Amino acid sequence: MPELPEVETMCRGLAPIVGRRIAAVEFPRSRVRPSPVRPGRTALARRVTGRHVEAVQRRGKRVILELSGPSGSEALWLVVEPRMTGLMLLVDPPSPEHVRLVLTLAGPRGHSLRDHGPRRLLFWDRRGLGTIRLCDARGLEAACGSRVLGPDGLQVTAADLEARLRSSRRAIKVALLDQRAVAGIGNIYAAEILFRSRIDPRSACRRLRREHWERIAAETRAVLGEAVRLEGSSIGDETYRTVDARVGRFQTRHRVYGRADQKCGVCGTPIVRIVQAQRATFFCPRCQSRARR
DNA sequence: CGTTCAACCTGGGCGC
DNA sequence: TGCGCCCAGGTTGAAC
Repeated sequence: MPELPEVETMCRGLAPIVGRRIAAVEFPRSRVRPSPVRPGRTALARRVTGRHVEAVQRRGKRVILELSGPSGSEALWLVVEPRMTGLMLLVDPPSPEHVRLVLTLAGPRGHSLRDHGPRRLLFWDRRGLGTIRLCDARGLEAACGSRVLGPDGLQVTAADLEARLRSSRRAIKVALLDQRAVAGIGNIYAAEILFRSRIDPRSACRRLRREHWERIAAETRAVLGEAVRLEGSSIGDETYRTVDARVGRFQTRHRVYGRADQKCGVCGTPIVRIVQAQRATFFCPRCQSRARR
């Protein structure tokens, strides 16, 4: 579920945990993935317990907690990939049985009196496809480095896209989901970006011209930026929420995603749903034209 | 290089 | 009611 805007909203919401100490770690029914730091859950909990949250960052669709070590030891990073249904929560979860990670938080260094910060951080994931990795500096590079993730969607340029996709035979919609090409776009935003760019999602990348790449890059930044300002897209119950369990508001701005058979807001033609690379694609067959170069 | 498929999981919705 | 099927915001690896 969460794409860049949702993950960015999570990260911003986690600002209050920066500086806090991790007093306890539990991994009920979670998937801990192999990484250069490869402890089991027990050892992982032991390595994380007692560290302080130094920073919260986002790379693509990943949440990264930077954990400072005891003096003299190196930093570690907890990398969380929410995948389809994962949520970071500072409040009670929708259901207790789907909580995958519990970080019990204590006050900032040296302060325990009058502690009003968040008492715990939860990773809740109904489907359980999300992943948690503990990484050292090398592992962080392997998990989130430039070999894995392309330029961030909020800053991507036409030159970035053109350099990576110009000669690709893939359909542009499929290519926009490739995190090595551009990091952070998922199924909702790919559809919305291409609608606003007026480009048919089936267009082969190699058929696109400079003007197309300019439009796609500009709309990528605009759509993702607007979605961040509206705190992401919440569709349905027990779906994406902010860390306080509030709903996002960008779903009201969706022009094509999830709107099969409804009239296009621009031309009135029914929105079409097709399948590309095993994923639904929504577009307006009239407003979005096929690039043929 | 690219596409397709299965797999990883849970749960809501729909037709019968 | 119940069953089977399809669907879902993501990613990976194998097969072709």
